[in-house]
Amino acid sequence: MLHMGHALNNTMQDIVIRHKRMCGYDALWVPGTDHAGIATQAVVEKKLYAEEGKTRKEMGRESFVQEIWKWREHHGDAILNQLKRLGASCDWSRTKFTLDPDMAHAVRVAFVRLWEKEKIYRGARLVNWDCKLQTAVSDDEIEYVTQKSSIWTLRYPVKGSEEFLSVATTRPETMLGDTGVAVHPDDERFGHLVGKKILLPLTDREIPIIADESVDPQFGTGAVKVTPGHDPADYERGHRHNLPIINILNKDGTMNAECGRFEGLPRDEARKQVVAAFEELGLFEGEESITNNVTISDRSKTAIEPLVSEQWFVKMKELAQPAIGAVQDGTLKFKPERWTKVYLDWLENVHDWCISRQLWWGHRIPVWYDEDNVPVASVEDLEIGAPHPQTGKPIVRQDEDVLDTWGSSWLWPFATLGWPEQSADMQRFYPTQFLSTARDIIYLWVARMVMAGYELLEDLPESERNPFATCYIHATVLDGHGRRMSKSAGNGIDPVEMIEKYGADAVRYSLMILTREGQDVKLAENRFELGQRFCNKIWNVARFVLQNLQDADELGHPSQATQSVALEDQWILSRLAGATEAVSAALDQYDFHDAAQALYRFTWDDFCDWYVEAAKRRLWDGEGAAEGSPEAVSAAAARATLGHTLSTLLKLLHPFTPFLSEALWAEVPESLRGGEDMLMVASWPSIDAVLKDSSAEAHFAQIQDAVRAIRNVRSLLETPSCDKPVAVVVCGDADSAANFEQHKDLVNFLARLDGLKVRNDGSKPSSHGTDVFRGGSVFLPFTDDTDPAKLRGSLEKKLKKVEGGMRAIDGKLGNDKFLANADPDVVASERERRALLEAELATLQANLEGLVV
RNA sequence: GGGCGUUUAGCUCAGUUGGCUAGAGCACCAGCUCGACAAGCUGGGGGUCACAGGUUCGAGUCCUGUAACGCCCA
Repeated sequence: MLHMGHALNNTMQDIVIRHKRMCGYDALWVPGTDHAGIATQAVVEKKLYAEEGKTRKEMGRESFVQEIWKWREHHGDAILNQLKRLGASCDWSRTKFTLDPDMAHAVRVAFVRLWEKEKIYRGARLVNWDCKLQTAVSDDEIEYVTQKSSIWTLRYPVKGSEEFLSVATTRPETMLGDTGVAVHPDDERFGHLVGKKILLPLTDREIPIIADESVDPQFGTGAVKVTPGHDPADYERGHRHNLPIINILNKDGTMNAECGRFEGLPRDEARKQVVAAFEELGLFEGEESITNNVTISDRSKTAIEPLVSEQWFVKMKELAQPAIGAVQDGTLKFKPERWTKVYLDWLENVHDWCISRQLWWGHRIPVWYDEDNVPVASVEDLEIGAPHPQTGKPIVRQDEDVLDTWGSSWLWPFATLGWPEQSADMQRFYPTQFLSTARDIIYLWVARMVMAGYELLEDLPESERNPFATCYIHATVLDGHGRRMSKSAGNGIDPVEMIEKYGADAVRYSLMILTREGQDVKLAENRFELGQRFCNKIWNVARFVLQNLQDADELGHPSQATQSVALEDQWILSRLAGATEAVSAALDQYDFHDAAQALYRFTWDDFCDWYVEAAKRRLWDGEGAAEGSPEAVSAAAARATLGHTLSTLLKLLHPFTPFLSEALWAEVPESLRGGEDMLMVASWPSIDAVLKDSSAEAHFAQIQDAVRAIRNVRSLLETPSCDKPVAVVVCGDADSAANFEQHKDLVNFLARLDGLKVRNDGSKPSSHGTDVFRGGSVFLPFTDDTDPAKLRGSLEKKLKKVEGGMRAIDGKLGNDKFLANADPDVVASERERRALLEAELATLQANLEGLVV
């Protein structure tokens, strides 16, 4: 089932794919699922037992596997359907499953090649045993949990003396498998005992006392029992000292026949009884509470027992080398970069990979044995009775185990493209550009895919074997309180439910703007309102624009819009060019949050709040105007600009909000779409530097400033919204005065004025409310409701702020060291700022004085 | 034990190489049935940037240390 992490991950991938597709790239996204061996088998096994009371052993391998296939037919594609609802634009015709026949072929070829290069071996090693699922699992499928536990101290009698050697252990029952006791070679307390023997209680064994550097003399009693069959550190110690290995556990975790009277007991019970037996013998020294880490299985969440068993392993050290090289030479980049270290640390300390699982659901290991147990790996099935290719003796059986699921997923980047054949798809699409995934899969999947690429694609030059150029490690989605979302805690948010409630685009957009480059995100359900509001805003503004574009023939080509003389047109086109640039740059660098942010600001602030509002004036004025009249021409320019801006905006939005933008695109007049009927495959907007106009931006910004100031004064004066007063704008310089003189109508419209008087001579009207902006101040007449005290308060507050700013700047400019050391540009800009603030300050003071009516 | 991340407004978060009076959304206060949108519009209040040192003319930003929370590895 899809969870929020998937929704986040797949939204990013889809944004990349949609963006690149629009940019004209051959964008391929292969969807698919893996067979999740352990999890799936466990689910079906449980279900069959619950519903029909059948165990898999009763059913037999073949019919049990058939049952899993049946289950998969019902559930297997659920996640893909959910991805479709999210809007994922995969190539669905290529959907792959890791057990598909072509994948199975690739898995066998890979296995046989590794076998032939002797990079796969079989042997009895200490592995992590999941007693519940009764299979080995790899080192990467276990986790540690801290828990309260005890440490028991047991006394072992030394043979041929009255002495005892005390050992401390957290797992007393494992003493039944002890084959030695170790002390540190420099530990004077025990030096005389090294070489002697222990009479191991509860058994009839004599075990040696050995000296080993790995023992920590500070820990416990300074002497440790050595159980090579059930502890990784002891396994190493046993190996160094040639101690025998005794396995004391059955596959289900109960004690086996080696344990004498404890045989058949579960581990917990055996623990209690062993301790009790020591007490009876007077060999029990004490129990102490401690907290320690226990190893549990990722899958079953039950305690892992290390035990020795025959398994298949991949030699990892050599495979790791090129994967390390890939990040060192920059062929592979992580984003955020810090994950590089995590990846490298794992590869540099990698252990051999246990790839066999004692399951039935998965790729059965392609190894057959003859009657002497001589194995052979083969891509094609070997028939029972057929001669062994090497020995010539009859084949008697195939290996019973299946491969770790990652043993097929690690081939994903090329097996899905037809490998091992030299396919056209391999030529066309490999190596790929982008992989996005969760951080906990860096070892399990990412590193292994890289290793597989380098190891198996020998027909490619080395520089083309790395499977993806960028590995994006996405954020972890937490709940509103910062806890991990999990099924067991019941705090997860179902993406499909959110899609139904808020819409897929809103979910996508919210996730993108809330998540900044892999930074964990706290996600309460109502956070999706952000995206919902944004989508709603887009819908509404598009409706407004499209209504005004009814007469499509009349629309000028976008290029004509650039000829417009209206300031607001020049301004919005310049802003649009800036937004296009920002969004394109952000997407090229996979900075999804930045792109989403730029879109939000442009759409809402620039386009909706200012441009559309400003354009209304000319649209209304143009209504019913004679053809060719200045009003009609101006209205046409406004329409052309609205149309061009909207259509470009829809393109920019498309990767984020594909459903909404596509639906609106269908309503855009033909002349604007330029023959591009589907937005999904339309061209990405080019960055039009010609449209950038810093002068228009500066002039419009000043008008925005003044309009805001007027609105503020209106509010302070409590001017009713239906009133249209005449305002006075007093400018500090000629350029500003010219700006307002030229765009009076615009200011009047935006600020709801009946007229604007522009003054440039410093004179100020009395009985007026006032506010300053960059370059001057605005004045509005008092109303009946005006409270001069409120006005004064507002001005004083602003004055304080400006004074504070002045002080800060004067501090800098009065400091010789600042003048000497700071960048000259910085000094210059500080001087400039000071001049502005000074003017503002003077204006404020004068206005305050003038307030005394 | 080692590594990494986070700590900025009541909440959730932005804040490029140190340099405009530290920003946004939500929430809050006041006003608005103004011909796209009340899921809206307009205006406003609100922050000793976790803490302590240091470097610097200048630190939210760099360095050292501390604390809290979280993740990963052993």
